[in-house]
Amino acid sequence: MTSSTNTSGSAATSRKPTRQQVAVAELLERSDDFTSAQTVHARLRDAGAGVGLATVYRTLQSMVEAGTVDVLRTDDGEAVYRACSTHHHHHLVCRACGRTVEVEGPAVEKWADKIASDHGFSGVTHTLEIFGTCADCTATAD
Amino acid sequence: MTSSTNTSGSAATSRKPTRQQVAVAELLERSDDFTSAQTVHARLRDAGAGVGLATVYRTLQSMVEAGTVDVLRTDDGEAVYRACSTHHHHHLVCRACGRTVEVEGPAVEKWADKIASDHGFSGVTHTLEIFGTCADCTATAD
DNA sequence: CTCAAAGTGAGAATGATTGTCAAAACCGTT
DNA sequence: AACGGTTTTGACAATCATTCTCACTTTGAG
Repeated sequence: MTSSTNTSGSAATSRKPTRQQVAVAELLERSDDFTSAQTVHARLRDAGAGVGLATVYRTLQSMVEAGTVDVLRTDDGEAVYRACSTHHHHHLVCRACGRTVEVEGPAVEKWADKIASDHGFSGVTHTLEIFGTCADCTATAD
Repeated sequence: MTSSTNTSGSAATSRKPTRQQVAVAELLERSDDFTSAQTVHARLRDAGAGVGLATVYRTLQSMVEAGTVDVLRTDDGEAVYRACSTHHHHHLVCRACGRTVEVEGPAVEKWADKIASDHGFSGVTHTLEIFGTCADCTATAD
């Protein structure tokens, strides 16, 4: 079951892509929407690949630090994760079904940086999420 | 100390401004920066006005719903609150000292709304916070 | 004054996240 | 292949913000 099938050891940039790390990463790749650590853990368990909860958290954290995954907080404070393209962008999230669209806005980035530097701030970062109800859900809700 | 709107019972829109609700509200008014519920509770206790933790949470929640207070989440998921002007705006927060500056960006609002409607989303809202290190802290950090 | 609804508060309960630490997987060496 | 040393894992305990519970107090109307 734990067959590694690592035929050709592709270009290993990092030290060691662990089996469970791969499991978490792949599950996120497959998910279209933001997923909580708890959910990732549960789904992995269901799928047969038993990955410890602590490991899921650790893996998710390092992925966030590595920039391969985006994280944001739901209204009730739960952290949710999503595999994302590496370039900077923001999210448009459907309040009802959770559907997510990646959006970009160079103008916003510049605006934020300018505002910050105007006030003497350095090392500027920002968070921006847009919430709404998507067309499908608006129709269904009727 | 809690004297304020006790002039004449005229047009009382809300039901009853309770003593502890006033305490929480005034403490927030006095605070320049975002404050956690736990901190509000502790400060209130220190100040002699014993207000139950549960009540602090309840009060804070209703203030958020009423729109008289803004809430955002710190990186570790703690909710922090701040009394704010009622019109829509965003925050520039110093990562080191917590100093907060309210900023506006009509362009950003429009951009967010447009992006959302372009994708068929309705009932659009957004969250935007800018983080950085303020000039004072940059100097001190040396 | 009397009743009932609303608000309060102390502590229990919840639930996500983090810490702990022994066992397991991994790696380069011998 | 076996050997040390290091890293990762995982079951479980610990933490901590937030919510729930429920008896008690306050408030307002009649």
